[in-house]
Amino acid sequence: MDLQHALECVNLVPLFRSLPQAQKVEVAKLIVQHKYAKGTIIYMAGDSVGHFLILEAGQIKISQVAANGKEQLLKVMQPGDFDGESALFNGNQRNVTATALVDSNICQIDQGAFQDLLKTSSQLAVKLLAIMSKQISELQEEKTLASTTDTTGKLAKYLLETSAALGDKIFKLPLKKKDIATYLGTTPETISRIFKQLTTDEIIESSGSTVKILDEDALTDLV
Amino acid sequence: MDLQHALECVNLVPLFRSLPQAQKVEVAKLIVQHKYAKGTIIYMAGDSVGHFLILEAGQIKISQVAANGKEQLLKVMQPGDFDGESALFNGNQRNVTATALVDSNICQIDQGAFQDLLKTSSQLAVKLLAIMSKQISELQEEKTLASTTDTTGKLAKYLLETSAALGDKIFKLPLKKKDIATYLGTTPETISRIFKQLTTDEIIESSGSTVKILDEDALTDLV
DNA sequence: CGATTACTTGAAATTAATCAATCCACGTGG
DNA sequence: CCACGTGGATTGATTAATTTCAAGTAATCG
Repeated sequence: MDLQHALECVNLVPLFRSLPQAQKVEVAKLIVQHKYAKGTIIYMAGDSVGHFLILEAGQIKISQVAANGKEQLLKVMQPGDFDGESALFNGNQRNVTATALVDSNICQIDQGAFQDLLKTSSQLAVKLLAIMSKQISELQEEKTLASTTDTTGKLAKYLLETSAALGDKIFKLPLKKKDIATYLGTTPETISRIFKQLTTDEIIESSGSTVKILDEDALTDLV
Repeated sequence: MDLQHALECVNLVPLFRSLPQAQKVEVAKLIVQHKYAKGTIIYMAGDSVGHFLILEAGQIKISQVAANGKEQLLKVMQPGDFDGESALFNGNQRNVTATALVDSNICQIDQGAFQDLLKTSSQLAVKLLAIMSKQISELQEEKTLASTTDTTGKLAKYLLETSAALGDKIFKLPLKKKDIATYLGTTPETISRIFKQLTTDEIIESSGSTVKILDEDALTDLV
């Protein structure tokens, strides 16, 4: 394993970034890297994942099959995101499925090794707690938003977030519109109509999967 | 402070329950107890809370004022629940408000002391991480549900959860129906109509704030 | 190039919010 | 002890938003 490359992965993750250099190297030594081609299933519901997973490059779709048999998209991991649950629940089976949306690189750390690391470094543990705590309040907020705002607001928020995550006002949608629809709990038809409306309102421009945000403030007001 | 009483609080919280006795005593020594009368505001949005808060007895309403000026109920803390965020975000202002719904007892631990505790006890930190990780997946699921299912499904889930939390198929609603409405992101009128429908369908019986679940399976099917 | 899948558009049907009027329960003060 | 007032709950009628159904068009992949 290429230690230099592993260190890049360590530096990518906010969780590890504030660690002293020596400790980063310790972490890097534990990392095993994997590449997954577009479309590959990384783990499935029912698997017990024994690794702490960090997405180095690419995009990973986390989804679940709902009671009605439809696929429910839960989230899309971006580079730097990690899957903490897989590292913290010993032996428990996952109830979600992870699929590589595009060619992706993953850094993984063995569960036991990661837990040992946490025991050694209280700084790391506290940092991880802070990140997870933040995730909790974000999810809390998103949950509220999901039941409060209308579909236009949800799509507006999605576009703003995606733009922010990709760091550009012009971007390609990482998901097919029908997937955005299930992600936002609506239908492709509604998404299509809202895109049309936002375009005629000159808030966005869009052709195919390319979107350009023209009026960020207007979009923010819709949330 | 009554150490014995503090120990009861420690034993109440799943987070601390698996600690060795000696360490429980250490935790108990850090606890300061407070009583809040029904209706008291424990902290408000804008406050910076410097304590790790554990609800020993009573119920605490966590709410937020939405952009439209309406109060949005985020959750109701039950005995044994804790507010981790208040302990992990140094100095940051809270954006939610906590109100005692009924007379409540709270055990609090100073933020610094709690963080020191985490640094000392990796066991505690890992345990806390596991709990928060579980909360994250639950919230993830709730968020999905919020945008997927119809209002009947949301109320069905709420009733099932409340019944489970209170450990009885016959129970008194801990919230006013109008609060249940904002919690579920709907209106009192809709809640009223669904209660009526569930009653005529003989899935529940209800009078005033008392609810009896007659057909749990039917209720589950609605989710 | 053909077939499958995604996207768009329109019309009808459904769900829930809003508006408006009572009804009911409870606590207060007379 | 009772009348009154207030806030909560219910009910009906109306309106708005979104889903569903149906059809057709565009894009993609082998």
